[in-house]
Amino acid sequence: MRISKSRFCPMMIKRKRQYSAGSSNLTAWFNKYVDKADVSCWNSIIADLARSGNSVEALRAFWSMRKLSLRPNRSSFPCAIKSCSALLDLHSGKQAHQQALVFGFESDLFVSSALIDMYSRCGLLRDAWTLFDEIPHRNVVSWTSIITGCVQNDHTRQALLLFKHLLLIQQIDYEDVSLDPVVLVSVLSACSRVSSNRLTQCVHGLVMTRGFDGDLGVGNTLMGAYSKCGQLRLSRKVFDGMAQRDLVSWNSMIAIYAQSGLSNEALQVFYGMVKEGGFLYNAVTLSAVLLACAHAGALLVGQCIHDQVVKMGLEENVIVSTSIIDMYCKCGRVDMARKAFDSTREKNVKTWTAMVAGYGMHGRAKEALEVFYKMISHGIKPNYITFVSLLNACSHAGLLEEGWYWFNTMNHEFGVEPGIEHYGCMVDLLGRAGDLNKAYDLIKGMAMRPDSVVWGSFLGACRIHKNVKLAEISARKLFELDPSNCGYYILLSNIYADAGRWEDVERMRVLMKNRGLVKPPGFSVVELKGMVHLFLVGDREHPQHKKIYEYLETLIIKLQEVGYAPDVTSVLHDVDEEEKEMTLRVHSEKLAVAFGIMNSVPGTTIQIIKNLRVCADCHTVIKLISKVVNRQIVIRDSKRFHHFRDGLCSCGDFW
DNA sequence: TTAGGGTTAG
Repeated sequence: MRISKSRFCPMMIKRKRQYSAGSSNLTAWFNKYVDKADVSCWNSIIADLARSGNSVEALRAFWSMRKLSLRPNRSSFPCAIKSCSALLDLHSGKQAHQQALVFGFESDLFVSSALIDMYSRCGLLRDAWTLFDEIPHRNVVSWTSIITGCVQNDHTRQALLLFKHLLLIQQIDYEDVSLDPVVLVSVLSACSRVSSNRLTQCVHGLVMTRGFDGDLGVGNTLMGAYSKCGQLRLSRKVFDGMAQRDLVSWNSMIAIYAQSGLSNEALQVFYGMVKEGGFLYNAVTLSAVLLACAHAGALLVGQCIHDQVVKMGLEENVIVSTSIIDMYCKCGRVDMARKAFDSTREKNVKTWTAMVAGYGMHGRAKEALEVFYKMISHGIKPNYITFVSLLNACSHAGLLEEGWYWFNTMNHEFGVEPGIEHYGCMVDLLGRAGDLNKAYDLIKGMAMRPDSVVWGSFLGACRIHKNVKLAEISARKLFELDPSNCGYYILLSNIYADAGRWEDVERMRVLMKNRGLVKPPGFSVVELKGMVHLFLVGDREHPQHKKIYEYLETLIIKLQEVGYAPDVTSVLHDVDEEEKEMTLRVHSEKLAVAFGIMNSVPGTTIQIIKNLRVCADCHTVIKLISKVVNRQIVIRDSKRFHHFRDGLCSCGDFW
């Protein structure tokens, strides 16, 4: 096929629409006719690659064009520079800056704004300032760029000052509505970070008077600003009220829900996006959806998304592949996560950390350490979270020596100073290993004020090792730090009960009642044939409940034949009056397990997600069930995974 | 053409 030069660009635009999802085909097509392309064609492909998030390719195209000795014009630069800032590639950014100087476009308003943006995103706010100062006639875009630059670099005050200055030089006050809404919104995001309520309201009022119909960016920014303030409903309101939405609008809404743990809402928005059509989701959408699947433990949906990722050729995207690894780990399939991990060519700190954390939450600390060593040997520098994950892995498996070693080494060998989370892991590790005094000394020697997580792990350790004195110390701190969390009251009450101090048990019950605290009901979720079944403690709502209880009865009899005796400690010690009926009632995970076995093919794995931690009795029962019915049972509790198989649990009864 | 969307822990 021969294409004349004049027809080339319209053809390309048509192609663009077809390949909006992934641009590898587009570049292949472009490459075929590359010798016919003029500067505007190149600009067009650079802009398209940059817009579709393929910054690496966009930059490559820019430099290819330069190699061909085509003379770039003023529109060649902004997209190339934008790609540098998307990649945080300062080196290329400086090269592009140099090129812009060579061709005399450095004071072009679009080019200089892009450069300001690039420098401030790369953390060089000073260079951004120099550029800004040198612009002879600044427009609203220049101002916006520097203000957002300040916001991104956490110079919020400066951003607000600039905004006020801008208002002054425009000789308008807060009531004037002629100011560009983009500036208003960028300041709104700045305000949302410092929670400067008055100004937030003021700007919000202006945006509202001005209206943002037809201005997608303003609506999208507002959604983000509201979610940062924790105002999810307002984000949704903006989203619902938008006259038109683009890919970013949908992605923002999905991401906001997914990050807030509202997985169902995130998935609903995603389904809406697919259904309403016209929107081809991209890598950003899928990584947000994968996060929702990870939170919800929705393995089946997660697998479908994984298939989509493969179909769209997005496996090489680091963020997407990291999300896939995380999703498989949190949905109970570490080995599948490992498979995805091994087949990922590009890995960053987060990818490695996700795998370390994944092994950790499944109690496979040795493999977590192995991945960690491999990471170091690949020259990847572990970060703060890597060490939280590593220490967490050690604490789940009771690897005291390794944990202690890395806790002491992380600072001088990798320059990561132990933070409160690392202390939390160590207190957990030492405490559970029985060295309560050493754990207490560690807390007392902390550089920062211990938080409820630290005291909470210590209290948990006191329960295991039945130390009433230290338990009281930590409980006192916890009642100050987190008075509305009833878990701590129950824990302390159980410790008193273990020691036979029934008066104190009663005192705890009264205390909880006076403070109006109610224990949240435990529930378990099991996914079968694409349907999600939820069970509450002593559930009688499920249509099959009669059959489930009958089946559970027969199971328990079988278990008693192999030596099971109910562990009533977790029943007797519960402070809640109603909980005393627990002998008659049944914990949700037992119901879910029974239901799962009844309704699935023999030999298949049963997977359950629980909101609280598994109690000792359920742990014993499920271990035995796994042996009696010859099934693998996987439970994700609020902290970690338990893999029950052949009468044993992966946690080695250490949890 | 400025602004706005995604990954790792607890």
